[in-house]
Amino acid sequence: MKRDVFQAIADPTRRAILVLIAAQAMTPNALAEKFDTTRQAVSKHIKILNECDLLLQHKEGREIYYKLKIEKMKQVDEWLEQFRKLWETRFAQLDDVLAQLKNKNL
Amino acid sequence: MKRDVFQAIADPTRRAILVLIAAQAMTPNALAEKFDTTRQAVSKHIKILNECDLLLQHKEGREIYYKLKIEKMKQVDEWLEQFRKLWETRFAQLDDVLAQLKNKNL
DNA sequence: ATTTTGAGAAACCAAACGGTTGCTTATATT
DNA sequence: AATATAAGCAACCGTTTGGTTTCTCAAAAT
Repeated sequence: MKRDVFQAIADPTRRAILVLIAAQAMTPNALAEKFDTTRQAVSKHIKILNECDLLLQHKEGREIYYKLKIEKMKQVDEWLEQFRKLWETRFAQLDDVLAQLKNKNL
Repeated sequence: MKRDVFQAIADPTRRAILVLIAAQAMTPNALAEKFDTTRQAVSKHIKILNECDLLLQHKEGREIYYKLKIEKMKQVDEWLEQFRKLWETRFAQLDDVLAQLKNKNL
C-alpha cells in the first residue's frame, strides 16, 4: 500500500519515532523501550512509515536498523510554503500597524 | 473534543479546504461545490477543523463564512524545524563533497 | 404565509486505525 | 544441538474515520 507523509505524521507515537530515527538508526526493540509500548506496536508503525517511503534500513545480524529519509520531510515543508507566505505577509502588515501607532505617539 | 493540527492535515480533502480558506473566507456550500462532495461531508470536516481550533467564522444572514487561523499552521512549521536543521546540515555536507570533487578535477 | 435554501446534528455503515496475542523464521548464545 | 532472542506476519478486537441519509431549525425568497 502507498501512503503520504501527512498520514505518517498524524499519529503522535509515529511522530516520536520519526524524531528518534532522524538523528540515528534504531531497531524496533530499542524504539519500543523508549516509549512504553510493545515491539509489535512499533513494528506496525514502522510498516506504515515504510509505506510512506520514509525509511532506510540496514540489517546487522538479526537486528534491523531503521533510519529516517530526512529529505522526505521536505514534502511537508513544501506544502506549508503556501501558508508561510500568508503568515509572513500578515506579519508585515502587523509591522505596518505598529509603525503607524508609533508615529501617532510622536 | 480537542485535536491537534496534525490530525487536521492528515486528510487530503481537509488539506484542500485549508488551502482554500487560507486566502478567503468561504461557506460550506461554496466549499462543497469546489470539490465534488456533499455539503454534509464538508460540514463534518469543518467540525474537525474547528476542534483543532483552526477556524474563524462569521455569520452573514443564514450563511456562515469560515476562514483559516493561519498562525495555527505555524505549529507544524515549528515541529518541522528539528528536521529542517538536519536536512540543511546534510545539504552543507553535500556541498563539501562537491567542493572536494571539484578540487580533484583541477 | 408558504416555500426554498443554508447549515448543523444524529443515526447509520463500511473501512481503516492502533493495539494485543500468538505464530514463524532467522540469527545468536549456551 | 538446544535454547534464547530479534523481528515480521496474521488474526482478532474495540474505536475512530469519512461518508451518506434523514431531520430540524433559521433565514431568505416568493
